[in-house]
Amino acid sequence: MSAAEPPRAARTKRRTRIQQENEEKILDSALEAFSVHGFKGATLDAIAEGAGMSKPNLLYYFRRKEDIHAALMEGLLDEWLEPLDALSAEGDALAEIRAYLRLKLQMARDRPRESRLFASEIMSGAPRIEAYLHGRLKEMVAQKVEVIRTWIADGKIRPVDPWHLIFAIWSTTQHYADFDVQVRIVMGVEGDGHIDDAARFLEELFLKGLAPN
Amino acid sequence: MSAAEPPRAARTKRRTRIQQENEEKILDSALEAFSVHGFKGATLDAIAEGAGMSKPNLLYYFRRKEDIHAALMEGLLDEWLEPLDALSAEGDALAEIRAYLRLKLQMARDRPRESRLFASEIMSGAPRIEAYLHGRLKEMVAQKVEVIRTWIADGKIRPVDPWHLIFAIWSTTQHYADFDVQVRIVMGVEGDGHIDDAARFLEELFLKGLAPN
DNA sequence: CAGCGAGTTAACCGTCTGGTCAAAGTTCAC
DNA sequence: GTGAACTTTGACCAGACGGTTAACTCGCTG
Repeated sequence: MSAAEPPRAARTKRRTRIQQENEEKILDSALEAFSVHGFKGATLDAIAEGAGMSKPNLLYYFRRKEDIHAALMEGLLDEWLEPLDALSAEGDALAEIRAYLRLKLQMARDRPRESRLFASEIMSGAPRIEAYLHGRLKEMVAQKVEVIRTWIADGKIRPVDPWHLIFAIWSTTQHYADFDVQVRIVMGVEGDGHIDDAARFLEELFLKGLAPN
Repeated sequence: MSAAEPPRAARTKRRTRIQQENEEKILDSALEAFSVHGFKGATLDAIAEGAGMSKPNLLYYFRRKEDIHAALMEGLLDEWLEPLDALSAEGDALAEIRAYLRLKLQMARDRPRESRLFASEIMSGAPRIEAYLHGRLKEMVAQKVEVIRTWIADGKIRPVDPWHLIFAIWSTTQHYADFDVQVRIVMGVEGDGHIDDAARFLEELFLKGLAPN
């Protein structure tokens, strides 16, 4: 008979060992491809080759290019927002911000491809994650804006625009993932040591910049 | 006879009115395409359509896809670095930084496509502008790092890592171009007004963050 | 160790893609 | 107003692209 219906169809539970392994290989290869060339620029052939399998075999696990991208995003988005979620109104404002900076910087160092995947999607107009941006992301940011407003009201930090504070943290930290090539070339560095310097700089900038008079 | 040799060949001088107009249309359309889909993801068909001409006609002005991208980059790179070039050791440190922030933010607002084109190129590993990064860019940044060191030595600003100060300015300002979609969705805004708020926030963050004790 | 479903593949399809070519149309200086 | 240079186009090409099909092989369970 013909091949069984593709695994991703109904069940969310991984059914076999092989399936789990292959989906992992595919997603890893796709992450590489999408993060470098974007959705349009990445090809199934390249993803299949990177995953060490034939294109029809890849398409046995994910019926369409879009499905691979969606699976990648699904696995990434919530995880990407986790550090922000940790920002708590109860904690010490400056300490919370310092912790957030550190977490985001760690992620930029350890998972630059994920950061670039996200950036690439946003830069192309976010056609595939619009709903997420309008939903969970917007919601959570709005919530954290309130947290920051509380801190301001309590005199814990200088009265600044909370939205732009969040953007500033995002941009400065993600820069070390998204613009890694440029940072390395301009600084002439190779390892990861410059990230620690970045952490020190950013902590000082934000803590001094936000500390109340 | 057959078509004359393509115009871009030897002469740099624009020869005809039509040529100038068409090259402009092509570069504008290509800027749109490349900045959204990246080099690989953008297609000549789409660029030609955006420029209002047939693909062979487009290829009469630029023989290869690469040439269009190169022309775009050539026109962009130096201009993109101009604001940094303006940073002068003679000026007042904090005022110079404020002016730089404003300029970069203006560029993010007025020319977001250029910013995304550059970002997209970097994120894909900068294969087409590596030489520039290793050359003029690295050189100029090194020079400005020295300027910042002078300011620090003179006690004009707090002793911070100059490299990361530059990156922080780049990232925070370019964020409003590259992540425009996300910023708008999250904030729920439509016009350009939020950029002024960003300017106020960033000026305060950097000026308070860098001011000596 | 048989058999069934999971996994894999060669061959293929229509479309898109970057690019070529020769011929036709247009512009402009003389 | 004419001719040479400039511009535009339709037809075309080879290879890449996303995706399908049918038949094959493998791996696991009874």
